[in-house]
Amino acid sequence: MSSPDTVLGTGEKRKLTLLAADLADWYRQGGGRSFPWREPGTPLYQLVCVEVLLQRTRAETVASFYNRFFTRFPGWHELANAPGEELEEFLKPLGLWKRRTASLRALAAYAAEHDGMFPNRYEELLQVPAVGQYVAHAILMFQHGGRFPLIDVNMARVVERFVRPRKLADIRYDPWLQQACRWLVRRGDPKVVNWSVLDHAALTCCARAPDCQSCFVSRRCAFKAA
DNA sequence: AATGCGGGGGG
DNA sequence: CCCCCAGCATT
Repeated sequence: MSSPDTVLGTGEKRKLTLLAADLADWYRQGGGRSFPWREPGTPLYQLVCVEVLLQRTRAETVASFYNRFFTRFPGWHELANAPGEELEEFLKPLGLWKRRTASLRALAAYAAEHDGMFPNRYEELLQVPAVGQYVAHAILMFQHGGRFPLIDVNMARVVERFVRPRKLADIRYDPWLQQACRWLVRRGDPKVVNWSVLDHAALTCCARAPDCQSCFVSRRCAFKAA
């Protein structure tokens, strides 16, 4: 007998299915944001690096940094062979530069050993340095075309406001939130659904001052701003 | 479950 | 000023 707090209910599934469909439509009609790494044909190398650059960092900031970074470090090989000090200097304007330097160097070392490929099993991916749940899901989606949710603070906020808040402090360990996010990407193009949720979170369902007045799904949303 | 990492944007 | 940002490793 499972607690209702930890199990995704039928009504909740219906809400999420409709939300995902609406957000994906909105995105396909051009409602979302545009970033260089979303262009078709972006190499996995760039996609993985960008996920590290995006951690706790605004996507617009990373976008303005994108060309400079990949001009200097065009591939895993250049990144792996770059002097650590130069990489640190490069990353300083982004913040978290010490940590990011270690993460990128570890990833580059791994990629060099594995011909630029990453495991296609979640448990195996978690053993790769600098890869947590979020990056593992990103790799499963981008490299292996898997149907996985990019569960970050944005997706968590959208889902929690739209349906209900999670119980546990850590996003990664709340069973209900995990189920809800997986359900969200159950249908449709995983990339489109994920990006649409992230963009909705950034443009309308903001952390500080959500713009519920102009939100086109606010009618079905459980969250009501003051 | 709580902290450290970190510079920059925005209310 | 303080809050927040496509997290992860460590404790």
